[in-house]
Amino acid sequence: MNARHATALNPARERVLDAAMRLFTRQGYFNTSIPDIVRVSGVSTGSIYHHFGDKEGIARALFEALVNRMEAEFDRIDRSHDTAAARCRSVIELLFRITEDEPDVMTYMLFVKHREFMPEMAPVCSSQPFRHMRRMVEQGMDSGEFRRQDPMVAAATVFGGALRLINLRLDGILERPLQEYLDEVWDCAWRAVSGT
Amino acid sequence: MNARHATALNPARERVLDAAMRLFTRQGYFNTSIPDIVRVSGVSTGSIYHHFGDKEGIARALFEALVNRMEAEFDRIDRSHDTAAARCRSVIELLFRITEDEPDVMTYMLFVKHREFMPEMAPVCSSQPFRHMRRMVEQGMDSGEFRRQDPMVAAATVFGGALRLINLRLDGILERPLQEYLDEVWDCAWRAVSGT
DNA sequence: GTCTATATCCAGATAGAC
DNA sequence: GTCTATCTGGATATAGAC
Repeated sequence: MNARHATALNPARERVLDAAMRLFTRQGYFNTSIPDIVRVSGVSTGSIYHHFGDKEGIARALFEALVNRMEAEFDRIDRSHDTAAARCRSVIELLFRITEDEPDVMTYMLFVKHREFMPEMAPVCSSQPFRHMRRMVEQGMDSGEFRRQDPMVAAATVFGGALRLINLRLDGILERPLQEYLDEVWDCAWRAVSGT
Repeated sequence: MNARHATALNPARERVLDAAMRLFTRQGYFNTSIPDIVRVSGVSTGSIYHHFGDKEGIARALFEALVNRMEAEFDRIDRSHDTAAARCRSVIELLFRITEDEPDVMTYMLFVKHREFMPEMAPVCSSQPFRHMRRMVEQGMDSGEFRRQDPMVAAATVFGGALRLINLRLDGILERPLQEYLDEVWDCAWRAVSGT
């Protein structure tokens, strides 16, 4: 986790977000009470409400922070590769690495049902990072690297296998680190969508 | 939904399970109160507790019923096809059909975070139907229909794309019914794993 | 087996001193 | 900005008549 990170710059806000991520992903949002967050973060009820307004505000701030971080990393990937295939593969590599190093981050991004406690929020699948991934695949079809087909099917195919593996890993079904599966899963994706 | 089904045989148990599935999948388990279930099912608090013991008992009974149903359908698929490829494709077709006809069923099976409210439960990915799907893929490798590779990667590849599409459809991102994507998504899966 | 009425608890949120 | 003390509502669950 980024515990060191949060301890370094001590401010209450960061400590609350750090505690909340841990608790929300491990016990679930609704099983986590404000008193829980007070205990784990060491920040008082009053301060928490001062910073975030209400419990949902914590969840929102956390989500926003993680989406921004993801988006920044995807932009870097865009800039450091010049084929769609290399970008897509690099995204999978990134997701695998985050899953291994910061499982809570990946859990909160992918597998928490945000809309249950943030009703106004759009589904995760339509968040910026996910749209970005779909755009990468479309560019691959435009450039001829990937064969033409329905864009949604193409994106689901390119990333679907990797996302399943992440799911399995976070659920404790896969014992070995995801990186060991990278070549194989990318090979499958490539066979499925590469230009004829 | 199987509203007709539940209305036909009226007993309280069925009406509660039906209401609970609707409410749990649409608002989430924790946003659903017993009074909510009383209102929607028309069954009283006392009866509900008599039948299910506690709120979690409703969720458990529901999950068990759906897993059993799934498993029965998978068995039928096993019996009515003689190649692994045909079975896997048929599973995807089934999942697509259920998603379209009874979205709550699919949501409750795949995307509800059961462990948040049923702590002792194993992850869904290790439930009978999921294991069954993985076994189908392994048999395909044994028979030579699918090329040999890591079984988990193979299973994630065969079903990952379809499961992504189901996710997108349930989130309202895909406008067209899943059946229209069946041929295309299966083509992708087949290219990815078919024997060299 | 089904119902109504009710007990108990603890969550989210606020007040107001420092 | 941070804290402690406190309010209030509504949730789960029970009691006990029918």
